[in-house]
Amino acid sequence: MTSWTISQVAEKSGLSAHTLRWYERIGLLDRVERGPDGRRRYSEADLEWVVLLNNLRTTGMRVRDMQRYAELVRSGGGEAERMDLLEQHRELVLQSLAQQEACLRVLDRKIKTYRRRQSETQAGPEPASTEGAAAECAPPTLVT
Amino acid sequence: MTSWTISQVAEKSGLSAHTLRWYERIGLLDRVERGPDGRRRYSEADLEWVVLLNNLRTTGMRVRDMQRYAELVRSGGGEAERMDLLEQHRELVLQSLAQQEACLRVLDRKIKTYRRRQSETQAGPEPASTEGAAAECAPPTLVT
DNA sequence: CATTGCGTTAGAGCGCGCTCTAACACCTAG
DNA sequence: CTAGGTGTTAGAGCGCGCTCTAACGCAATG
Repeated sequence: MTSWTISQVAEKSGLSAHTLRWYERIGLLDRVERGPDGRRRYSEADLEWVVLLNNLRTTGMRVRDMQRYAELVRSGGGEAERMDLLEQHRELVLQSLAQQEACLRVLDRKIKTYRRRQSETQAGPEPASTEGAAAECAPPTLVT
Repeated sequence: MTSWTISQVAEKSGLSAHTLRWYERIGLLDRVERGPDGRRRYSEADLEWVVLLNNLRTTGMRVRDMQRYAELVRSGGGEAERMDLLEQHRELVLQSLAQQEACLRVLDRKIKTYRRRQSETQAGPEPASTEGAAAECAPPTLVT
């Protein structure tokens, strides 16, 4: 088997068949080859490309930027430019990951604080419900 | 200064004034106190809550879920439930981070491969432009 | 033969999270 | 007294990324 149906590619890539067709329509994929019955037959290369697209999306690249990238690939040249695009994206992903990790740490602190208070409360009377005040935590964008 | 204007809170939290008003409208914040001129005066607690909201959003919590959380806080009780919600969210964030990191590693590999090929090309003739095939990389959802 | 299932197309629709607008109110500076 | 800046409200609008629909084709099955 050297080519795949759309539902096979959907399953393998995690994208829906709808999305695969849509990606093709908007130029993220070159026109995929059709069989004699008019149905798409994805090549191995198509599949790999789809998987790459999914990687880019999963890391938050915009569809518009994937289109630019696809356009560069399609036009054959501009390898350096393509790599710049990828590396630029890489930087953004790193930033975004760092940001999320920072926020996660803050949430962790909050959960811990809460759990601690909860066990104290278990041994004592009402915790005076000083809630609404809620978040004694470090900011993502820096507070005060 | 024990209270803040909307633009101050906007700057400190990273959310726009528009968004702050909208968050209040949809119940993510309790009604913020107004000064004699009808303008919002955010308390320290308000600010901290806004910052928490921003943390939750940054880590990808849906507005709908933040509303549920806010509702729990508003109703005073349900601390355990609240913590469950946070811990559940924590798990999702961890998953999402792992996924993104995996995709990032794949991109890194691709960039490296590309750069290697590029330097080879520099020393040799045309690289036979076997492109379009593009992505020889591991899948996010597992391939084949 | 009719049904079932999978595919095709172009285009409409949707959920999300803002973001902007219009019309108005107030305060301060020049 | 005007003009500018900052705020208020309710509601409309928007960009994104799908996701679904309608109408149809084709092949295999009972």
